[in-house]
Amino acid sequence: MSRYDPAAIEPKWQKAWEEAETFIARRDESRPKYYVLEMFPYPSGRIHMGHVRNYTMGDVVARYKKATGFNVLHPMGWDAFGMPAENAAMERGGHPKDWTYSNIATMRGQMKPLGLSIDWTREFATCDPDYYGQQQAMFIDFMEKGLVYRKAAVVNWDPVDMTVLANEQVIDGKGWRSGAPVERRELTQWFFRISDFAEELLEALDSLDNWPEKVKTMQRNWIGKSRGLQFAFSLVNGPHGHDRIEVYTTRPDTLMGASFVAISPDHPLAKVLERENPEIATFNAEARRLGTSEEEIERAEKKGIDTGLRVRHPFDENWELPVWIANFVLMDYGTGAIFGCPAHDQRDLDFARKYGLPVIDTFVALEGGEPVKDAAFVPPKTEKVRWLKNFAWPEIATGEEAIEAAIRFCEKHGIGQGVTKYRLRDWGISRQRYWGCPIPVVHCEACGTVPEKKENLPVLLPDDVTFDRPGNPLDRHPTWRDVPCPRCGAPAKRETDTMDTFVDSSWYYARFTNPWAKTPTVPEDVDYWMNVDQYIGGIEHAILHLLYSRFFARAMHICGHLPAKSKEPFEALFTQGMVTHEIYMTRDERGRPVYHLPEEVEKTEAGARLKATGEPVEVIPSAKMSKSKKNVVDPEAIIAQYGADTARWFVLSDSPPERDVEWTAAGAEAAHKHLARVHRLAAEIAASSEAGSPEADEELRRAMHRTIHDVTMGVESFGFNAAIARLYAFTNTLARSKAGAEAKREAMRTLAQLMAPMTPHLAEEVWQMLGGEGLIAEAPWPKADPAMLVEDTVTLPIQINGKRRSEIVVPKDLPREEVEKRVLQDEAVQRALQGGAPKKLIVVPGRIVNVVV
RNA sequence: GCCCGCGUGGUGGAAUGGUAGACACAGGGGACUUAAAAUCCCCGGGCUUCGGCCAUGCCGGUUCGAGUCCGGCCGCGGGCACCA
Repeated sequence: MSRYDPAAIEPKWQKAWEEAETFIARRDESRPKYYVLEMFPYPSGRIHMGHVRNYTMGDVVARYKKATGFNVLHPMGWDAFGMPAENAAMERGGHPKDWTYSNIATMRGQMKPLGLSIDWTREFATCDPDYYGQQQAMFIDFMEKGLVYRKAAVVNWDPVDMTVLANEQVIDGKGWRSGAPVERRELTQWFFRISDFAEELLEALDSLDNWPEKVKTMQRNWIGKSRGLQFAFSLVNGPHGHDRIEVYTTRPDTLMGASFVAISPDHPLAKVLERENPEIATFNAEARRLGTSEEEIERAEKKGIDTGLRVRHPFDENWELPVWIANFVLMDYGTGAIFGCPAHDQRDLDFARKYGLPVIDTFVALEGGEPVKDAAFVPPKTEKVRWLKNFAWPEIATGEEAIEAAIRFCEKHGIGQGVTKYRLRDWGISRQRYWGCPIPVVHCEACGTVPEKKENLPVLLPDDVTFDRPGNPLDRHPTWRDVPCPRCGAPAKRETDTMDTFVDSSWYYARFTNPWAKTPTVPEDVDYWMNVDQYIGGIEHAILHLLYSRFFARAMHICGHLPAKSKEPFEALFTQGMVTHEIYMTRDERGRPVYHLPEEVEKTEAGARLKATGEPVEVIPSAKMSKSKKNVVDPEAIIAQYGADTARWFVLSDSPPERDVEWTAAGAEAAHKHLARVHRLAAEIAASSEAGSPEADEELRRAMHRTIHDVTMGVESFGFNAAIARLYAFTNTLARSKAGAEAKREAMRTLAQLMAPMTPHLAEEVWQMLGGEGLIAEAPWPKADPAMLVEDTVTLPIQINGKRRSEIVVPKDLPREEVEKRVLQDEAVQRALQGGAPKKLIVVPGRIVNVVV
């Protein structure tokens, strides 16, 4: 009898699938299609367990759907542009292109042994000129449709390295390499008009029935629709040209509680004032050191400076409010100016207490009604409160009612307008970097910004660049920028900004339907293959990637690259949990963190230390595996030791797919043992000719159909771990069964089929051992016979006052009165009743009985 | 700080508002063996006066019945627009 030998089995069946072209997707209008897509990986260098988990889940769905009769598309590609390639070039020399393609080759080589049912003929990388050339063509289409524009926007500027920094490169307000305090700098940049679609993107969320509610909630909050009042305070003593401050508020009902006006340090008025007033200049400069990230700004200590300017309250000429500059007011949201109502906003209250500004209660709770002290009074807007400063509604009213009344009042008196605003901002896609898709635009002195001619696409990235100094090599390239204007032919300059890599990942799903087309998409292929029926990826992409993709699909539709049905390109979304791991950190001589891979660290009783130097290592609790933190586990060793099926089985079995899983090597051994047991059992059954009793045969068949049912439900609902638990149980049943050889062979073949999506190589092997016809990968999914699922009797637990005390076994369809009778005869019930009658007797048919005494 | 999640034995986890701990891991005991490995079988939430009692992060609520629903805390994780 041969032993389970994955090293022999797995390559054999992978070759068989390849020769049979089992997973090559071909358009076939006569069959229903199913498009399974996992978020494609960034080619960081090695695959990690998160990838294995992600792609195995997708593979289970793809193989299952194929078995149930669908024509499946399951492609793979690479999200290949981005910062790490340039960082690698700066750190180690070499070219981002070589680094990227070599990583792709390595990772493809690591992925192929997993035996994924991927159509590799469709593989592409977003840095392939073929792909980004089509992206440039679409950019030009977007320009024509008015979906693109330029405006000034702030970036993090490193004044020493003279370069733009990503938010992640700003650490405590300093550049990660130079250590210099970061400044905000304005640059003219390219934007997509996603905010024009805010309402549509919000409303359409309701139609995404197969998306997780939490993702839709996050997107709703991100879009941030609000109703409020826009109005202006008139300035009493404004500088020349500034006689008013435009303000937006969602709480106009609290206008009588206003105690100050605060403007952003980036507000035009703040910029005028800083020219005259050194203190204000210092304050603003300090505020701008926070960089551009909202998180940084919100978490910083709330500070302000009194400008000395005063505004008039719109309701009262004689009521003057001070104007402050505050570091927490964002220029990007609303008008960049607010009024503060400390009684009903905690942040405003903290600010008022800090700077001795008045706190004016405008409403109090119906009961109690204490004036505000240290905690702002912020009840839900739907709660009725007692108003002390109502101006257009009754004394007792909800916030909602008061807001609407306040807006109507202000509109009627010409004070302001009710407006709807969205938090969602336009999508800035300019990056001052080399390794990205060049924006296909030429700047001409006579013609302005002119799109490149489509026949000149792709605008290729030049290969002859160096990364020996910071900044964008495209800017300093001697010749690349010099091109004739596509319109007038005069000497002109190319745009040197490249696109945000989120653009690349916003349409790759559509490109997979025909990756080699000479246009971005081909109508017949997108019509047939779109939409993605099941999209699978990390929850960390819940907002940006998914929202951008939803916008991009709409923009592609407007330009004729996608049909109307694809405006929402992902029919169903599943967000898997992350694979987490501890982080190992030391610090360099300047105190900056240095991260280490798990294999570089050894853990002893005295603590963790570096294997190479013995230097103590700080262990930070588990977090998402990320290349920057280096807390990644390499699955290659697991695959080499146990085989791909063990790795696949293990990542699916131990944890529910949507939950995070902390990687641990323990347990892989157990998974392997189980697969070896299945193999051994199959061999025994294949060689057996024992006769069994009809009762044992029947019992095994019932268990088999129950398992088919449960596993099918599990796979359909992403309950992979539960499905695997059922498979464990059925293996135990089968191993102990006294059924005859024929019944066991049938059960074993079925077990192989049910395991095939998870452990496809072993399943093929077992299938072959038991005389299964053809490839199991091509075999139809087993069907549970409903008649075999019905049980004749049920066990009813009996609760007394909600606690389980006993149970009775009754025929399935026993009438309620009869059940009640038998319950009352039960020993435990009689003891509890002590001769009395129950207060209440609840019978949930087929489930439970509760006796209330 | 703001938005969104999650929290169950020693461990990973199971449980349409209906028997809390399925299925595994680790552990304990046994069988087989000269022995070991491998394999197979059995036992494992805590306390108990053996009647029961206490247990799903903590505190309250709704319900005949709450891990599940509601409110408030605590802890952890994800996102916060230039990481992907």
